[in-house]
Amino acid sequence: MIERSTIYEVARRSGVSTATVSRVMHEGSGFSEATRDRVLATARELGWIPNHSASSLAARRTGIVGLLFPEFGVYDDIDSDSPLYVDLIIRGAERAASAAGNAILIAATRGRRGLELAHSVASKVDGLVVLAGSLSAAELSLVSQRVPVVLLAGQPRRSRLDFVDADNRAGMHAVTTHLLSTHKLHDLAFVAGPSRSPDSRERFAGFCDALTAGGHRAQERPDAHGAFTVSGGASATAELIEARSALPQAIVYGNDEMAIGGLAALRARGVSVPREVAVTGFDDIAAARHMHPTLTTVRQPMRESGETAVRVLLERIADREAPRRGLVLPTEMVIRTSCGCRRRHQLTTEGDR
Amino acid sequence: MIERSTIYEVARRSGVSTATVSRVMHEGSGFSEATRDRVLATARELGWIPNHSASSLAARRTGIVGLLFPEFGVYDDIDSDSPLYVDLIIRGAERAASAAGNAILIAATRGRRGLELAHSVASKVDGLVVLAGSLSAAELSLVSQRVPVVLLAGQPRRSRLDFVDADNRAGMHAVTTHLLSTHKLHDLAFVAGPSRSPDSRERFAGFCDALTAGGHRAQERPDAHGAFTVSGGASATAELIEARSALPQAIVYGNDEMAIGGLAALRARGVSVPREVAVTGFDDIAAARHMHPTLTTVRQPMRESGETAVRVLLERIADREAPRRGLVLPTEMVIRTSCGCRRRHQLTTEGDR
DNA sequence: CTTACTCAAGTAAGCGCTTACTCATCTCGG
DNA sequence: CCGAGATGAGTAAGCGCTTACTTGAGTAAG
Repeated sequence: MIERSTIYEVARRSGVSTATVSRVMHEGSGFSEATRDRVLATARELGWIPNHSASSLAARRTGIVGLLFPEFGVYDDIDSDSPLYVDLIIRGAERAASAAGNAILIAATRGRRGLELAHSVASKVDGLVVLAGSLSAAELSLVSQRVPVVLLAGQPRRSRLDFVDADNRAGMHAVTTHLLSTHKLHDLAFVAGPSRSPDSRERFAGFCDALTAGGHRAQERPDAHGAFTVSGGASATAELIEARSALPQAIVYGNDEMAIGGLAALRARGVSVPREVAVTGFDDIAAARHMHPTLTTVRQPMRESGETAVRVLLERIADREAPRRGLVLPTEMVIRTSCGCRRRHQLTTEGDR
Repeated sequence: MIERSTIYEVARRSGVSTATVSRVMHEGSGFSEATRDRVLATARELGWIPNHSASSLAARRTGIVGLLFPEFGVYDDIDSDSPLYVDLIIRGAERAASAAGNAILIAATRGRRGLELAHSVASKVDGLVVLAGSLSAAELSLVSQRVPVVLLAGQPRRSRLDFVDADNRAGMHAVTTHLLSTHKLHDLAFVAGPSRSPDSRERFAGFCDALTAGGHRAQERPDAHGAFTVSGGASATAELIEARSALPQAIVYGNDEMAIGGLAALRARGVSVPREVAVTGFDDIAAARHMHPTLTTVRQPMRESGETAVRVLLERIADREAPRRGLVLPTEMVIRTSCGCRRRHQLTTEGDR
């Protein structure tokens, strides 16, 4: 639009070289106060703002970090009312980036163009936070050769990438122990998400840990599997019930959506929750507190994950030789009524809304 | 990380000039198929990906669009469970940008650094979508001299900016007419948001339109004002009730949060909704359908706004001389039970969840 | 056999910064 | 008074692309 001025013009008008202007703009040293003031004044006067492409070309850094996540649409049909996982992560990431003076570029990997997109984004940023599920392991490794990458919400299987994850295992351990100890239940069934999902596996592992720790024998494998969705939960529950002669005392679901589907399936069969069967979920989506009964579940620190991932990434960018970091963020059990508790209270640091 | 190859190396290895490589990469013309294949092959072989800073410096375009919005935190205390307005807009914007092969940079204007941030983002992108409320009119005009800007969810008062807005007025008109015609109510009170808010004003105007069209006299000004929050709605309602000898037949709120606060205030006074007073909101936040009674309200096409704004912006970038565009997207009334309707149904194109 | 195009491709001048070097002064201890 | 540092500032070579302009060969028309 407007005729933009360049560093040359600023330099000329303030009677210094471009090097000095550049130094002043970067708050470096090697100039007097008088010079600084003069340069700043003419810059302001001209309305000059350094061209970002030029400076990032010369300095080899862009001051932008990228965030890659799976297509939004994947979640759309699940619960478009809850702030999606990615929404919260984006908010956290934006906050952390902004606090460090960086900008954030976001991109959803949709369909097959994952790697292409990743490269395209990678060429625009200093580093990438990749939400697990956006890229295959092979793609991840390719991209990470090009630019620093932090994996979010998953743990890299073989690569040496930095990662930030939530403590799925401990969260499920806590909720299982609650059923075992507080409610004195012992016949617990586990309805898992997709068997390839690392989250699902970790959660099942936490469930088993708790059983073992409580002196019970843990099952070899989950009692049923399904997609991490409402309908996945409903059909897995139907399957579970048919496969057993009697109802379990509790059904522990791999996530909230499945638990919601399970609740519907149980209701359809005239089973009362929590009187006949206790139910728990995982994630603490918005709907969890609007259900009847309200859902006992585990909350993940989603926004915090986003912030942390960006911080880890920025540290990695600053020092590529630093030791690798893998952070596991704590989760919090949220006790409501589906587990059999009467009062709504929770073991968290925040109030229940 | 890895030693990156440059266009020079690709050119040398495939025995052509850099100009040809560049042409091939941009799918231009002026080269034979054989040459194209050769170039593409060596590029792949070398794992070469054009440096984005260099190409945007040379071509004067970045292929990135920016999205500026007010600080997330502003909304945090309102209803962190509903997907925030900005979340949906971000999703829409990302989708539209990605569909056009552009990337999207997001930034929240927090505190006083609005203009500074805007300039910083502006220097990294080809154009900016600015969510109303992120920048003052003066800042907006400054930034728009530098880079194309589309205002989202608001209409520029004096500038000639392109904008995309939702039809607040028609939405409120519809819901008011519903109270007037379907429910045969005539004594309606209006509880508005902040008086400087353009949205609030438009909504009040729609309310007045409907009254007038229905043969009633519209009030000069809203019956009460408050912040667009739950507590704002509660106190405005208290105020309203105290100022009147009798309850109105209906209270039309400027948005859902206020209506929720109003519902609580009415309940606290033992007023039954909708039996004694009908209530309506605006926005259709997630909580609206979980309330008792469920809230009759108006839905805004938030995601679509984000998409449209980016599309308008891209068109503006492509043709700076094109006539100015101002789009007003339709809103949809969502009838639930707080207005007095028994059945939950709605006048929308989507199903009610 | 010219003339006039068309087509494939090359030349090289930027784009607007950053920064390694270099240089001229100035300061100050010995 | 001299030499060693410090300090303030300039020189100029990139950074890795894009693109206006040019070139030369092939080709159709006259």
